[in-house]
Amino acid sequence: MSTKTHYEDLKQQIHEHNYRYHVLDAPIVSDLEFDRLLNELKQIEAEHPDWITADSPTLRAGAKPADRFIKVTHPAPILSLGNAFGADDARGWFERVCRIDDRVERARFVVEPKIDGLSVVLHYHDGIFVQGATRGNGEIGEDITANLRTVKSIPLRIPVDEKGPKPPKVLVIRGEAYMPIKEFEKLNRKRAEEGKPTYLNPRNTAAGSLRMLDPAETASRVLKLLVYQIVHCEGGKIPTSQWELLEYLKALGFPITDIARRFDDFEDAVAYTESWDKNRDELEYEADGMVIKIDDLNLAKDLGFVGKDPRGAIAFKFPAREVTTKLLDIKINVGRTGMLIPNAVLEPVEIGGVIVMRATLHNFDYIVQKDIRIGDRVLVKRAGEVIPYVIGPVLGARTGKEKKYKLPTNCPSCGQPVERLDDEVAFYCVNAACPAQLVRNVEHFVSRGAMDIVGMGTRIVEKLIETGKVKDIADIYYLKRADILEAVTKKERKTEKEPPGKIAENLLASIEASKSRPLARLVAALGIRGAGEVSAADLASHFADLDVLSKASAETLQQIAGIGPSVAESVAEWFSRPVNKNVIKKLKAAGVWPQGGSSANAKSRASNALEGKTFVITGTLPTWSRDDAKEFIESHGGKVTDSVSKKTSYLVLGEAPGSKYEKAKSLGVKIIGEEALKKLVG
DNA sequence: CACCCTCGAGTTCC
DNA sequence: CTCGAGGGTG
Repeated sequence: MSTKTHYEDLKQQIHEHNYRYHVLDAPIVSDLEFDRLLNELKQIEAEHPDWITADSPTLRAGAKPADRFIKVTHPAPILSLGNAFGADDARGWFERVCRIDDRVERARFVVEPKIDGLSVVLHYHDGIFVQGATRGNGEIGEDITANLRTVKSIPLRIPVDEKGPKPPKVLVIRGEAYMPIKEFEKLNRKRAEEGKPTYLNPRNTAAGSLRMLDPAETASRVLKLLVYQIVHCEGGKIPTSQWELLEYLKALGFPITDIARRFDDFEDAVAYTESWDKNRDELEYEADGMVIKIDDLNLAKDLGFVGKDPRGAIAFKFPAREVTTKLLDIKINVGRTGMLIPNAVLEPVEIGGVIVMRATLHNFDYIVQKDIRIGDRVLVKRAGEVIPYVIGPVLGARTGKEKKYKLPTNCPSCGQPVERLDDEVAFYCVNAACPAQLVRNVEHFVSRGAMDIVGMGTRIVEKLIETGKVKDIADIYYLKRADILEAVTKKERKTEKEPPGKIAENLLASIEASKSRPLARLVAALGIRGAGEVSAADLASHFADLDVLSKASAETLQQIAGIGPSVAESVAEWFSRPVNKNVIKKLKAAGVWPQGGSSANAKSRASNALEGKTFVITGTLPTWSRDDAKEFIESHGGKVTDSVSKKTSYLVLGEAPGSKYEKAKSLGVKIIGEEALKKLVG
């Protein structure tokens, strides 16, 4: 075999392996073997540079950087689609097109995903990929051929399989380039680690990646592509139905979506579309909707246009999960530790079915890093579909009127100067008498994980503090019926169902009941910085009561496993303060005096079946609450933590899990349900 | 010292 | 759920 024939053969082999790997997702050779073939090809090309053609796989690595992108005119307009919001809107479209042409009533429909990516136009001459462009304004785009060559799922030569159909002389197709969500997250994690600014979303990142002047940079990003339309064709015949067109493109070796379906009935198409609204998380890309197309392309063409949108298809949009809105103001919340947290006040906007007006900004560095300014249009997302947060400003929407945010110098509640500890991100109000802190402190004290005093919500706490009946947490145990009645009648009540007297009685009863909480709970309830639920339990198991604990030095405390220098210092410092000493005295006098020590803390174990195993619970379990499951696991010697890691033994999976499920899958953590958990014990 | 894991703190809406 | 920091380990 001559070297030239061998070279061509090698090229074909690489194209096929590449196709199997990136398009079919079913490789037949190892990565190592593939690299060997590619290296051999490179060597031959080094000796015979004149043999290299536009379809050489070696060109995927990225060519020389360009100065700018050249404008190209598309052979036919690259159109956008009309939108439908919801099923009724889609039915409205169907009825309208039926009235224009009664053939639509008997038409078939193809449903495909609408990927939130970047539209690209690919040109093939005699089966060779010769040019790729952005959509641009629909008529003129930019030539990004070198960058698109680095996208592995774009075939450089068609048909990829020699047995495939012979393509027309000139074939121009349209597809959507995107960055898989996983890759986007990976990239952002890496950038965050390197201290670089993170990207807003996969769409922007994909667009940015394809418009980078250095193709080698683009090559380092994982981008994918799905094709769905033939824009232009010369010297050949192409299918006249969308369904067959997809099949045809697939046969040529192009990546096409695997969730497209054809329906005889429009209602079935709508139902299928709606099913993906619920399941969109299963897709590896962001989908902003589904496209419903009339299968018969000639019929679709005959229907013409409304404005610039062709009538033959409609984009069925999912409710947005990511939305832009105006940042009206930045307010500051004071936490119980005095920590100041910036909070975005937003122009009300709907995200995933709820109206969002507030969103956390995490910390002040976040505002500076992302250069978020008051008056900016900002991108807002509900994290894990629940908690809204500001991803960043939309820089293109700046008018110049936005105001830079000034870091706070004084506490918004008490006006005292704020402090920022060395190397710490957070700002603190260090005023021990700060009223906002007291409210938060009391709230924490009565919360479920702490003393668990039911019937003491924010409003009552605020009123009790306002009326001066509660000046510290110990005052709770000195409250009289009249004090509570006063607070209850002062606060605006939403429901008039329960008489104030009854509320007061219930509250007094739950205050009384809280006196029997174990020492660990009481220590956690005190709200010492660094001593949360877990550390408090560690401390409680080593000391008989608060008196003994309060006398322990930082050095002694550090001996306890899990307690380091910083927490030890913080605990010792808390107990040394006269105000706190007084609180302890008052608690003791009121009879809030649980006993600790190792024996008191060691709960009776049902078994040791789960000894040494770590569990993470996510989602809603069928019969147990999270606390039930936690108690069950702990009573059998197991440990429950909050975040999935390599050390996690089992993920206990419930209904509607969050990101933990994904993480557990990627780390290969065993996943079980409530039933399986019970069976583990036997 | 660099890494991984764990813990704490604060958070939105219904 | 998120981020930051503390604690422990190789």
